[in-house]
Amino acid sequence: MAPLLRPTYAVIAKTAGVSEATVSRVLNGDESVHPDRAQRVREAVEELGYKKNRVASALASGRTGLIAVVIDDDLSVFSDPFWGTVTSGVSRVLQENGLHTVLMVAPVGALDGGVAHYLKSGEVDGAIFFVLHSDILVNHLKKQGLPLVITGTPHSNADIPFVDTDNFGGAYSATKHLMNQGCKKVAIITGDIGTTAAKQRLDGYLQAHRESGSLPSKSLICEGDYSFESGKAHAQKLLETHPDIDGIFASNDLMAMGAITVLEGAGRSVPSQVRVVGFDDALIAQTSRPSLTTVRQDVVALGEAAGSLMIAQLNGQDFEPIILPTELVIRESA
Amino acid sequence: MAPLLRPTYAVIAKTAGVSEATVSRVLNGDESVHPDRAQRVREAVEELGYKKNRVASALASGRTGLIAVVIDDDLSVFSDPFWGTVTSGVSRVLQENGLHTVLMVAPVGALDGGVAHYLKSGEVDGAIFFVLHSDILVNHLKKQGLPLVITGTPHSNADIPFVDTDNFGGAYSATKHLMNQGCKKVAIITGDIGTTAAKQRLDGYLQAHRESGSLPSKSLICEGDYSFESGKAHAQKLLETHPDIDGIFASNDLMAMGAITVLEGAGRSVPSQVRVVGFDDALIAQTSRPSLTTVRQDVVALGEAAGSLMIAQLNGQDFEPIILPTELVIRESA
DNA sequence: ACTACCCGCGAAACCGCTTTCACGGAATAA
DNA sequence: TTATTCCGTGAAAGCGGTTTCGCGGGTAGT
Repeated sequence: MAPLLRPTYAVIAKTAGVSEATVSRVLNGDESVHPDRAQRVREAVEELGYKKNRVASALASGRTGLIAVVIDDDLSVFSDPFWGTVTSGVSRVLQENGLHTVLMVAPVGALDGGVAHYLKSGEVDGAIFFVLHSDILVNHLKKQGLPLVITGTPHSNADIPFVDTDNFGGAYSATKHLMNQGCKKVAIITGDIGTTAAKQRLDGYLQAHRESGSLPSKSLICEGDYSFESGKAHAQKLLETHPDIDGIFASNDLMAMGAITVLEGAGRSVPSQVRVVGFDDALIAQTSRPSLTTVRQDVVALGEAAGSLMIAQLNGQDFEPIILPTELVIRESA
Repeated sequence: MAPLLRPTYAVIAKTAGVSEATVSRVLNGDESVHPDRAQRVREAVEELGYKKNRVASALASGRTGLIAVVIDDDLSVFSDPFWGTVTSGVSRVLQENGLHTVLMVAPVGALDGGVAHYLKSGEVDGAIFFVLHSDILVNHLKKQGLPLVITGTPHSNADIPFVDTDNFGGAYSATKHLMNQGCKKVAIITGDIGTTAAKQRLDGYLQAHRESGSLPSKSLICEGDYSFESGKAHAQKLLETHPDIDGIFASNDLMAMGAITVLEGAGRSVPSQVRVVGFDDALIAQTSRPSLTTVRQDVVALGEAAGSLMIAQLNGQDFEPIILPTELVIRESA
């Protein structure tokens, strides 16, 4: 589409009385242009209301100004407000740096899927991944030199820049809090154990036990999948296997809510008989009754960190993984 | 970045023994190429693992293959799972049609903001708007011939293609349901009245009253803003001004939850003393206790509809506004 | 004063694909 | 058979920037 005729370098060059090369230099911050001529160019740009054509620029320079945000999953993940929030954080930081966010919600399959092709085809200057189930594609892209950032911790230890919440620390303090409140038998409902976050939270839970000298029995460790339903199912099971349970740490708020629903349905009061802690500090943690004690992670900051890490890479700056701190928010449930 | 040398038309043309023009024709579905040569080209493409450079293609053709999704607001809106879900629906449809989604989360100010510039600069083939507070920019862009779709109903009646949920109908049936359950005094807590959706839901509420021959008093109409807090605040106020209130229709689930929290805090049981209906059928509607009777809207479908409408426009097909039906989901709260 | 550099700047090639234009030959019309 | 149209096709001109290359003049070195 060619809505309105926009001026090109040719016009700018003519009205400023310089060559197109000089226009390009000025517009790209090349210092070597004489201030006077640079000024003339700027005035021409201003006067003509010139805006650079990013597509032409991209073709010539090889830089598209586009960063892909890849969500490795189907629709269900994105309906989780969590990712929407992260994305908006990313988007804002990129926008401030003159870059744009291309959103790709799709199962990131093998190396030959559509997403893979798109990323490999040089149409984006970098890619930020969410929710990785596997590192193959990422490692492959890294070899090709595409700047990458992973939100969450990668599975392999290939040194790919990533940002993450301190899952371990958050889970540790949540579990510790339950113990400090007097809980003797604290169970965990993990998230999808295929994700590193779920594993780290489990590790935090285990570490807290280790320190207290009492390792939890296997049956207190329930493998959930972050869904409300799995929270319910595992709480149900726990009530049967461990009638004397008095603490549950759920790897996210939704499962915590599910657990509470079941507990109260079974006549156990929360928190007086069973204490429950969640993770995320999602909206529901505040609005539910009893309101949920949970581990807060700063989701917007996570997105912003991912964006910043990408910018740093593109600028060739130094960078290293960013781990964001968590905060235990104590409410009614524990 | 130039990760790996990718073949160009020049290479394809040579190995297939045809001209670049022919390669282009084949790759763009021009029927006028002789089947044999077309076949040769396809084989060469296959053999060389060729992928078209979209940037070069965009420059030459003027079509970028990018559709902007503009969320007219700051971060807070996107943290609402609603928009994340809509976006993923859009994204999927576009992707199926070889287009990509460029996400822009920013206050869409005047005609000269960053977003405005980007959209006007021809770097996207179309734009889909969410949450419009004003139609000025949209009308401006429309004049420039940029294909647009609005998610939600536009304020002005300029014939811009839009998709929306049947807010009126949904609110009407929610209110009617409350009346049918025996409620004599039904209040409404509206959403941000600056949005058309909030207005339409109010209209549905009013229409239900009109039909029953009993117009609600002004003080039963509370102007909220879709937040949990505003739900609480208005419920509080209603309890004071109308102690005998027995029904509340909230314009979204979050406010409904807020209202229920206050009602129960004040010793009114839901639904036996006060019935409450929400709107959206968000996750919390299912997980809360009492679970929420609400008006379900199909959010993913909304996004998909917006995407489809955009595709239709780009293809020059006929299209008209799409209004998606709602469904009253009866749970415990009413 | 003469050669050696350096610097600012314009000419022109180039990025990879699209599209117009015109040509040669086959098909159709006269 | 000759004139006319149609068709498939390639050459080449863009699309609008970026970047290399080299020139001319000024500065510095000896």
